Amino acid sequence: MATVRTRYAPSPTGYLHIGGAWMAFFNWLCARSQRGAFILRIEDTDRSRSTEEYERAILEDFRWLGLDWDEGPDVGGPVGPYRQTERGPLYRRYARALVDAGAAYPCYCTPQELEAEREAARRQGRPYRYSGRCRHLTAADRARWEAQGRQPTIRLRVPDLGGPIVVADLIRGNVEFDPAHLDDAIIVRSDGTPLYNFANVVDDHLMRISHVIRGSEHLSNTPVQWLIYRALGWTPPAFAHLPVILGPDRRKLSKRAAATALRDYRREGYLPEALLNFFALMAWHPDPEREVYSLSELVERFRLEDLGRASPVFDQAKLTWLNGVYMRELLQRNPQRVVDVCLEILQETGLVEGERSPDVRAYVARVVAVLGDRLKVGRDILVYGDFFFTDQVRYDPQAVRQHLQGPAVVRSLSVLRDRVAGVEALDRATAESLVRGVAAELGLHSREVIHPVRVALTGKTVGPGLFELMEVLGRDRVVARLDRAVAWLRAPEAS
RNA sequence: GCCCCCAUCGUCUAGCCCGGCCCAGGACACCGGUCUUUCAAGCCGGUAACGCGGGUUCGAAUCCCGCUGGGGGCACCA
Repeated sequence: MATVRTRYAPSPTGYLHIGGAWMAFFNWLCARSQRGAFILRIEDTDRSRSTEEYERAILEDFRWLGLDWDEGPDVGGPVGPYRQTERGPLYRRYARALVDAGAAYPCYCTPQELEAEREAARRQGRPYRYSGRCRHLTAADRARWEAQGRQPTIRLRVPDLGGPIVVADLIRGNVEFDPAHLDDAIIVRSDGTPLYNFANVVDDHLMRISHVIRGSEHLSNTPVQWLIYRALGWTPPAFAHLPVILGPDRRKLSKRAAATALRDYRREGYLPEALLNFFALMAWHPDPEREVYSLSELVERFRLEDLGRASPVFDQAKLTWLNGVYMRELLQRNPQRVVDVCLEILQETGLVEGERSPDVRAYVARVVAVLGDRLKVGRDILVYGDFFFTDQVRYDPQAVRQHLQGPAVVRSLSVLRDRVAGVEALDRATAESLVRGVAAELGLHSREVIHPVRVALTGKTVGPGLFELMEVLGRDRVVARLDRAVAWLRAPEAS
């Protein structure tokens, strides 16, 4: 049995896109489920947009996600190099073979001339097609152009096949294309660098890729590639064109409609394992009665044929829910991971500065423990617990209106302040008896004290249990914040 | 405009290939209830879909045709 080899071939023109990560994941799953190889190839032939920095970032994003590769630009491999800009000689060799065989030809039209043709077509409202001017140039014609100093591109000559091109797609079946609709595509730029359709075919073949799993936006490229395989006498790999992930606006996921870079999700405090699990729920669903799977289960259950054809809409609410499932489980099994995720966010927002000392970690761990199930994504530590990390508590106006109104409030806060100041240490049991004691004393229902105190201490109406939160804050900070709240209530403008 | 793809609850999907077990199952979201000092989580319950029109058939979400709708592609980008 031939070895399964899949690849993901990002072009380093930006950070790893969420859709790209999803696509790469299915390639990875396909390889891992068949004990095959997963290859990373950098498609950087567009020199004007590619950067080394993005290449590094993409590799880093993959590492964070937890997808490993067997061959790639950093680790090398038997069929390298794995960066297209380093494969120039290979492309030149096969381009020449194509030209020699008459399957391709040099084209001397300039970008400006082609653009003018396109523009003319647009004006006349007819579809643009290459004029074919250079299709039948004689040696003399060529010499004349060359003498003028024109550097030719190389175009694929679409042959007369006398029938449709049939692309056998593993998830879409046979898709037919009429070659009459195909243009002689440029496969090599005038500067000698290859274009996507060509480099892709050469690389996939030379790298012995068995399954090309990619987005359906490439489906219409496939007949051109198919012609190149044919002209070179190569057997095309198996194709599987997955649907494209749509944004909430039902268009191809774009920056405008949602966060698109994988690292945006990392920055929000999503977990890689939750993301991968979520990926498996788009255009797939191993078991419709279940949502949560371990990675190894996904590898075990993966079957290319089970993938769907319809474009899924990226549902961030469901991702967040799933992340919450993982966070809760992690809280039990490995709370330090949750601490790490939260620390990353706290440091980025400047609420925690400097080294991640054991003390800092211990403190964050206490906060995390107290926040518990409220942490669905790392960023929730800010939503529910920013006050643990700053004394600059901002009172939510809504909360003030609801709970800091009326004369009883100042009184209960003041009384509580003195009681708290009087204790040795403020553990949660002490906090509770103090708060309830004050309520009873003043003839108030306990919630009539609890709510104002919460707002005074945290600025919010939402968050962890009051007594636990007081314990973490500690006596001195509680006293200081009660003081500040009382002062502010007496003269709101001053503060 | 041309080419190609797709079509089940608001969203992700199961069922479709091999018609009856489906007056369509699960999950997220939403709504209600419960627990409770708030929120979150949990638990219980609810609303909600086979795009439309023709066939075929005793019977169609499932097969066929048309329509409509949505998406992708039409670069010296990938």
